[in-house]
Amino acid sequence: MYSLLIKHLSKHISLTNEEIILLTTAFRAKRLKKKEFLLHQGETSRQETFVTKGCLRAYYVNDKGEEHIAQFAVEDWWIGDMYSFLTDTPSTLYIEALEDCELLQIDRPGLEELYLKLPKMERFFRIIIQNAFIASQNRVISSMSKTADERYLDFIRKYPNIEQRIPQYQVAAYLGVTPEFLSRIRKKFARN
Amino acid sequence: MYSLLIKHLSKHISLTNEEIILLTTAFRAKRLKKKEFLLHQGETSRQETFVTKGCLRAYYVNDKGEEHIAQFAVEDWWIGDMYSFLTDTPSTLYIEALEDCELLQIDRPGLEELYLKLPKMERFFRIIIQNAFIASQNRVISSMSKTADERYLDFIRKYPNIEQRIPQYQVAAYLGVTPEFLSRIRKKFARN
DNA sequence: CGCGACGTTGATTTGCCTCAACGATTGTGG
DNA sequence: CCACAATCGTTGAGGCAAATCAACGTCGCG
Repeated sequence: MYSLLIKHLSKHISLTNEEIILLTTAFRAKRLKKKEFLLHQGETSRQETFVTKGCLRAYYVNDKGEEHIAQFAVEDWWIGDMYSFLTDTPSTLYIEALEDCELLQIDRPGLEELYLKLPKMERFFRIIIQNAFIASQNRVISSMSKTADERYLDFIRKYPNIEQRIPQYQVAAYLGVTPEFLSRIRKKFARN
Repeated sequence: MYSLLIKHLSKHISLTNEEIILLTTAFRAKRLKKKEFLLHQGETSRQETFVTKGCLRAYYVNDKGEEHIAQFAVEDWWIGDMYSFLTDTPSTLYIEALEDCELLQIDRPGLEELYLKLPKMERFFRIIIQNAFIASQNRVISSMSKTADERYLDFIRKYPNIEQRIPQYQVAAYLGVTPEFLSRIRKKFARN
């Protein structure tokens, strides 16, 4: 389980054997069955989570009861409510397993300790968050300036393998359209 | 000019006098007149920019010629195209001064040198980018799950002072609606 | 088998856009 | 300092993309 995390970290920073040992003690393994929750709206998020197996979604339920998906995560991705985690406030998100999952988690004290013992982890998380920020900004632009058709094509281009793993109405909730409308979009493209 | 930057940095990390001197040599001052550009679409962004005076916008022009505003920045904010800056690729954004501006800029070599000499800057930028990421994620959720009315109210609540400084059609471009439609929204709320 | 979850299809409605016209304000050159 | 243009906001009429509501088909599974 830890080898994927180490491989992931090594893409951005170099690690000695001692540092690898330090890391594996900082993260705790956790399993989650399909439909179980990692986090409920209203709870404070105590961990940041790295996915070694499976698939999850982070979603938001507004006051009309509509679900909107902030993020999917599969192997080699991070998931969590960073705002809740960092500010120690109740989360606005639910995080749910869409498949049986294997996860590695670190809590706030563990992370602060890691930053102290291994300052290069500051660099690592800066890079990870930079990438997340860039992706999020692209999504803002694309949700404003593109039609649902274009956003759907972007989605399957960007996550070619995810579409087979998750129900269509959740793709719709990610794209910000109704399931009915996504169905019509797919039908239109299927004719070509 | 530099005092605002130092004050800004000191909110997140502590600095000695020597470190302050190091910082002031790393950043270069720049002035920009209203309607001048900090960056054009297609150029590679060579600097990250801190605003000490004035107001700017970062916007994207899609293939239909529509402008969409990714970000406004006023005093005490950062602005730039982080993706272009970090990956050394042509920017998809324009950045334009909406008022006469005073700026402090750092380029890529300067930043890497700063990270080496002053590792706590890794921490600082991690925190800054974290906040930017959280704000961006909120915007994704809000652009999907809220009506234009609600997004407008969010905007004036979040940036109460900015609305007086920028033309209304640019607020519209930020919210993702037409100027005409924003005018109708405002009219509706003015009646109450 | 029968039930619930999921996807599809059709009819209707609505939020927002488009286009066009028209004041109000700002700015600028003669 | 005025005249004219440009910029910006407002209003109306009509149109379209996507939502809503309702019905129905299909599949997996207890």
